Amino acid sequence: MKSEVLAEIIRRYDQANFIVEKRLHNLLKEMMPPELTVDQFMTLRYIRHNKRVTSSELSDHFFVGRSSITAIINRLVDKRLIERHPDPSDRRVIYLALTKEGEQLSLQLEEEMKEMLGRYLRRFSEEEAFLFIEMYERLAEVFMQPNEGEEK
Amino acid sequence: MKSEVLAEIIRRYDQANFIVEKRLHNLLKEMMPPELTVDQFMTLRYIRHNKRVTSSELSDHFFVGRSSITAIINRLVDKRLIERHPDPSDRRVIYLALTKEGEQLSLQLEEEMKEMLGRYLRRFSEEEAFLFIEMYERLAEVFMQPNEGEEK
DNA sequence: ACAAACAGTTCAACTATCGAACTATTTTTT
DNA sequence: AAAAAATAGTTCGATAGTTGAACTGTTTGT
Repeated sequence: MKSEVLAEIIRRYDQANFIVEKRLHNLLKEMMPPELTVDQFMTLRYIRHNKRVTSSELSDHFFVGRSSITAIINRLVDKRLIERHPDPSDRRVIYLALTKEGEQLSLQLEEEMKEMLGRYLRRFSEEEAFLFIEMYERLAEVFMQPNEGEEK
Repeated sequence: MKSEVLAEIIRRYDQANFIVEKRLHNLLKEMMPPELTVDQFMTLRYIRHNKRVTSSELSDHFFVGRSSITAIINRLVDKRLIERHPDPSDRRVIYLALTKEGEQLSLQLEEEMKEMLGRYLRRFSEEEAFLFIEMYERLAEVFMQPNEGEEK
């Protein structure tokens, strides 16, 4: 790929990405009830979909340090949306689980999020959408690979 | 589009988006010199590309309140990367401009960012890349349009 | 002229983040 | 089996970013 072409792609990608990223976060923020932030919702959501979740797992998934996770967890525990369950067989690990309220809130917000995204995404045709998603998934894969000095 | 299809698209979109968003931010963060955050870099970058920038303009562009912008600007002024230039013809407005150091730092980081993104994006073919970008731009457009039952 | 609108700042409160130091447990090594 | 290293998680102090309300000063509109 020629360097000028690459430069154009980067510029346009970057512009579109900025808009989508910012706008999506804002749409999500507007959707949140006053007591919940987007990050907190994302945490609830992850726990809901992945049983026997630990702090370290969250730390890996969200690419942040463990002390950040402790802080988020503390806020969610204070709001009685999640609980800590120590593992009896390895007393270093603490499993995180949604409370009934957390489960319900997360479920409800996820539904709303789906509806909201749906209202936007349905402006694409099915074929377009799948094509786009497949490429986006490839991009995500590429970004997850370690970045050595590869060329070509 | 059928509702189940929509649900699948949303799930996959959301998953890919999460990875790309987080990972990109982290890659960018690693690229920053110790005295600069990603948000600060983005601000420098915007000012570099848009002459006669004001706080309100930044506020609109980044979708954040004006007091957040004041805080960011203050930090950048403290670091001598930007300067405030009051408009003599309307003394309410203050134009923001890069200092020589700010200009140089921003330029250099933008080059590095391009290289970094390039190393990832060049794993796509030219045709794929353009197709993807075009769809991504459409998505950005769609997200910028007011949703039904929304203001402005 | 005077009220309304506008540009920007200040302030207090909060969330998120980091990194280093710390506690408490395994697990590994010697 | 005792000592050392690794692991899971927390605490603490610092900083960035954000919000919203109150505020200053300036311009505009009626």
